[in-house]
Amino acid sequence: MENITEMLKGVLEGCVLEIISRGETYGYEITQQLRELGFTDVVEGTVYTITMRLEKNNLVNIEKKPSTMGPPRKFYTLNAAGQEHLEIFWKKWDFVSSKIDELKTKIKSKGEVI
Amino acid sequence: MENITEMLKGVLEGCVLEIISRGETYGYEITQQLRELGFTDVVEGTVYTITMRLEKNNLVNIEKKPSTMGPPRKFYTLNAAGQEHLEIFWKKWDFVSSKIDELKTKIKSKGEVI
DNA sequence: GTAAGCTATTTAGTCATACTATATACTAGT
DNA sequence: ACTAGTATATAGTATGACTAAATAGCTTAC
Repeated sequence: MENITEMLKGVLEGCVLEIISRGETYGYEITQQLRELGFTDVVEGTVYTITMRLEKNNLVNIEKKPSTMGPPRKFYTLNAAGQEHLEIFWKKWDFVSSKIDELKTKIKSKGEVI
Repeated sequence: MENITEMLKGVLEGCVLEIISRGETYGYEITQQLRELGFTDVVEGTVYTITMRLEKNNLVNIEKKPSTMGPPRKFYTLNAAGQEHLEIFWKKWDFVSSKIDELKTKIKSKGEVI
């Protein structure tokens, strides 16, 4: 699926939060998981800006650990604020996606034949 | 639901296209329909920028008609390109929303107990 | 030993899109 | 006159994902 960039705005951060909530992980791995999910065009730089924002907003704890596969990794875990943020994200997602699906499938009104 | 702005980026235009596809309508009425849908904070200016973009991209036909309720209305209908654009939008939406729902509900992997 | 390739973080700058806030204008009711 | 509802239009802002690249560590193959 190409050119879904704009549609990912406002949801990619939530996806990253969800991935982190499943257990300690780091930027590069998060990117790979998003790509596996189907968002194949997501690159490291994009995820980096998101994790930086999470750091800045104090939604994550950070621990730097060495890796045998390359340079040290910055591992993220959600803190309480991050957990709360994630729950709010899913509530917003449920709301927005249900409304859009409603629009998509709604019986046409005003006597329109369908 | 407050502060869903960012989540609407990339989908609001599609919603407007869908609303127009159901029959000739104009900016002010589109705004009201979006508000009725549940996107209560959408204002005329926002919809205007979208309809302007639709015009610029030649996705709509335009007809100006007088109104007894106020100034003349600019009625929009979808042309063939607009119809096609709408179909692509729904395909993208189905893809993205299914992937996000998948992430939301996916069984936790890597031996994580759920 | 060095080049290539994967791992991994970081940064600078761009673009698209929804937002705020306001101006304009027409009609109806007080 | 003035307010309120209808209706289009515009200037400027903020957000967030993008491109493109630099830097660095480790492994494998030549």
